[in-house]
Amino acid sequence: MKIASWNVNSLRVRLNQVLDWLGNEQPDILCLQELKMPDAEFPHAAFLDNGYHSVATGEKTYNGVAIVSKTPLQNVITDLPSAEDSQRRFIAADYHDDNNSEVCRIVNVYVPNGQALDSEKFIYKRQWLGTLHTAMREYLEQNANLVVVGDFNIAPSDLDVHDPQRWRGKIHCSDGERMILQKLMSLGLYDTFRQFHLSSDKFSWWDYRTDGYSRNEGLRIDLILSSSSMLDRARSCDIDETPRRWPRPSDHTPVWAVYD
DNA sequence: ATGGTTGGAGCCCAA
Repeated sequence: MKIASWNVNSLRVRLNQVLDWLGNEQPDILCLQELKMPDAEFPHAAFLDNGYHSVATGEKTYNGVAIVSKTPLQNVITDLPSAEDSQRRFIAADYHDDNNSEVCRIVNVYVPNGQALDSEKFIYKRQWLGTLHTAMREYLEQNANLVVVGDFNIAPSDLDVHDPQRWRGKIHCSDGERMILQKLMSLGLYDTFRQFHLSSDKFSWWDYRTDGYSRNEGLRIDLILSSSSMLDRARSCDIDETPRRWPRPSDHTPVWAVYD
């Protein structure tokens, strides 16, 4: 099973890139963030034409998450449990293989950016991650086979930052955010990329504004977290920079993991 | 260098 995650920064703009990437890479599951479109506009038919089922929760202009999958997804949840949140940032579903055997539960998140440590949006980011923590503790009790993917808007360590000095204490890299992520992972969710690349400094996001990609000035903020039982079955995990070099790219590039 | 670009909205906001 191959699962991938990609913040596309507008699915309307990036749909053909997504379909091309699906055709090339053939993941079983692709989780998307920042759709920036209401549900009525989600291109379910285009995905079906390319061999993929899809579930989505979106809104106009901002946010929005979806899971596309070669087999139909089951038990779809589009709200973070016990949260009152109009922002579309959470979608979860059960993945079954071709034999309709249940494989695992997939959670796809678009964690709030947070803007700056002294902003209202940072308070929202902390609260949102607190709610996610509670929900994932419950999910792990219900199903040991859990994969949580998405744009976390947190670089787990300095190894995930092109210039740690420049980013010290800044949004995405602060000690507070890293502690919250560490606490989430201490439930038993492991950074799958890091398991296979102990010291490589690859990134998943590069700022448009500074043309960061041309100098590889990036952050690794798009993560695939595997529960213990899923980590046992993980065989590889990597970041595919190819779409970041395509014309008119998203500022993020896909990350993927393969499981037995 | 405290900038810059991109996407979506609609005469700015979010990232």
